[in-house]
Amino acid sequence: MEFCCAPLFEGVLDQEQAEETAATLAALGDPTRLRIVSMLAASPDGAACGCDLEEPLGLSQPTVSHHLKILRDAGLIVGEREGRWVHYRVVPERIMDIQHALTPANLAAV
Amino acid sequence: MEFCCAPLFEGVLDQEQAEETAATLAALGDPTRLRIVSMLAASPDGAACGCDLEEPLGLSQPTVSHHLKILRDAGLIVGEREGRWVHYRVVPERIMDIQHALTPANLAAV
DNA sequence: CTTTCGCATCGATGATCTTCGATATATAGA
DNA sequence: TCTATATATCGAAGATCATCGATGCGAAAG
Repeated sequence: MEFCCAPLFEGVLDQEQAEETAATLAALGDPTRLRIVSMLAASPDGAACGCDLEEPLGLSQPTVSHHLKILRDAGLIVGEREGRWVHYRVVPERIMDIQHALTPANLAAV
Repeated sequence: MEFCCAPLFEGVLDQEQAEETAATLAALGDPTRLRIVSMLAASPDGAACGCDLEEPLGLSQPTVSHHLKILRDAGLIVGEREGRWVHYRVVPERIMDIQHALTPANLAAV
């Protein structure tokens, strides 16, 4: 995923732009993954390992790993291995990319 | 859907909050629906009827109607009947709700 | 009143997604 | 080396979703 989140309100999106932006939004469009993101952001130092998420989420380890991979593939989180653990943290730039894409440019146009 | 889009970065989302916000994001997390939103916003007067969307999208009328319903249920668009047509338009307040929910509050916290 | 046009709904189909148990990989410690 | 822990991957089951043809509904036009 090279670039992301073409602006929604500056002309009609073509298929490719729509697919890229939709992929990022779809990664966040799941309750479990939203909770994961909020848990990472609320963790000390803004990072947590997968093993800390299983119990509060009430999901199995493979399922948590699956969701972490989807968030990672979308560029919304990054994982850094430290010994046996992988510390995941949110990528705020990516979140802000979405924010910018959703800015209603019509505020100036109208 | 009474309220929407609890802030992602002001504490851990509970299940209900996560489901509400995820439902809104999932409604946008589809290429066809993103294109519909951008087409509505780019239309004259910011509105268009479903019949104007079928050809540029290359999808059948029931499929377009299906996506319009999902966007409508999420509160992201509204439809107003005028004669035989229903004019759909984007609800910018709803888009901004999402923007606010995605604001990284950590900018102040750290 | 009949026809036409735009839209919504129904039912079915194929694809995608979430979830989990089982298993593999990697690292740390004994 | 052997064991324990954290993570990733695989394969399968069940649920959800996107799509379409057929059909019903509402409103305008003839």
